[in-house]
Amino acid sequence: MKSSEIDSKPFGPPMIGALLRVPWEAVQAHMLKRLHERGFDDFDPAYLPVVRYPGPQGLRPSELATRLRISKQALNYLLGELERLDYLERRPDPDDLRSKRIALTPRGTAAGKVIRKAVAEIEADWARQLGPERFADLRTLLDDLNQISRP
Amino acid sequence: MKSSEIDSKPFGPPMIGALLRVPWEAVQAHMLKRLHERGFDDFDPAYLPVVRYPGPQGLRPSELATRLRISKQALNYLLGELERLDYLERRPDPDDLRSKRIALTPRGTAAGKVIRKAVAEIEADWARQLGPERFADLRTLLDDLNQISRP
DNA sequence: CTAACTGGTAAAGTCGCTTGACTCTAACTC
DNA sequence: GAGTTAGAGTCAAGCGACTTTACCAGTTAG
Repeated sequence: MKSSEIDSKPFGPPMIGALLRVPWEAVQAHMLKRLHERGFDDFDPAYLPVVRYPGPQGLRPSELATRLRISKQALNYLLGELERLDYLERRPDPDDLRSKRIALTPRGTAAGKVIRKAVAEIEADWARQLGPERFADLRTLLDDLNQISRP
Repeated sequence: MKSSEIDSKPFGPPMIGALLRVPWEAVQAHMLKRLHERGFDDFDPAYLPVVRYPGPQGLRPSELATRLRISKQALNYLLGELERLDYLERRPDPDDLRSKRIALTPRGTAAGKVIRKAVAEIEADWARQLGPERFADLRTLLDDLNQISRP
């Protein structure tokens, strides 16, 4: 479901949704590009939500499934893939024998670093092109917007 | 408990990607909510890209598929659903007997209006909560960001 | 005229997810 | 305690949304 150019303005200003989506997709694309360049070429776009802020470290699968708003079976499928590719492990929780805890492997931690670095690169680029103070404004505005539109 | 390493945060403060994504998802959620309230409860999230600005009116399926960056078969599947649900029709193109043209039905046009209204509502709400001039700043900044991160 | 190309579709297979049923464990009753 | 209820995780079947492959009808180029 990727589109990029369709929301231009045939009449009226571009809608706010498109203005948010395009840069967001640019961030994602850059993260994936860097991952693939740095030896994580088996990292599928579908895994990004699992690894995204604040990361799955220490969480139980059910908690993460709830946070991501997907079924626990769907998450379990993704976790199986990520475990198979050595990004993380599911370890038994010593405090609750029903539960497991997600633990990043060294490879998963390394991938996380690449992702954060990629984001930092994007932010630096935007800050350079907008100017540092306008970029700071943008972040503040987006922060407020996140408070407003909290689900 | 022995969860001292669990509490360690592998990720820093929210990254710009998340700040863009959350409000964008809020826009989409509001569009779908309004659609479902207004009698378009058979409207699936997957159809949104097809109907998005400036809409598919008059386009050939291949053109639209190219714009949406999906295969023409995938689009054709979506068009089949949308035609079945009376949102649009595929009419033969008189100028090219191989081709078809997408035409919105009255129901499809009505759904488009609901979507545009929903976006206007969200924008009004954000403008109210941020203040009109800060919202204008936000739009300007996002506009620039879209120029920068154009693929 | 033929050959290459383009637009659209159908058929079959794939993948990621959902639904539903199950097991195991924990916690809450009586 | 025993019995019940609830939660975590997993397996299996199935389905929806694709992709891949193949194809025909119509168009353009040589």
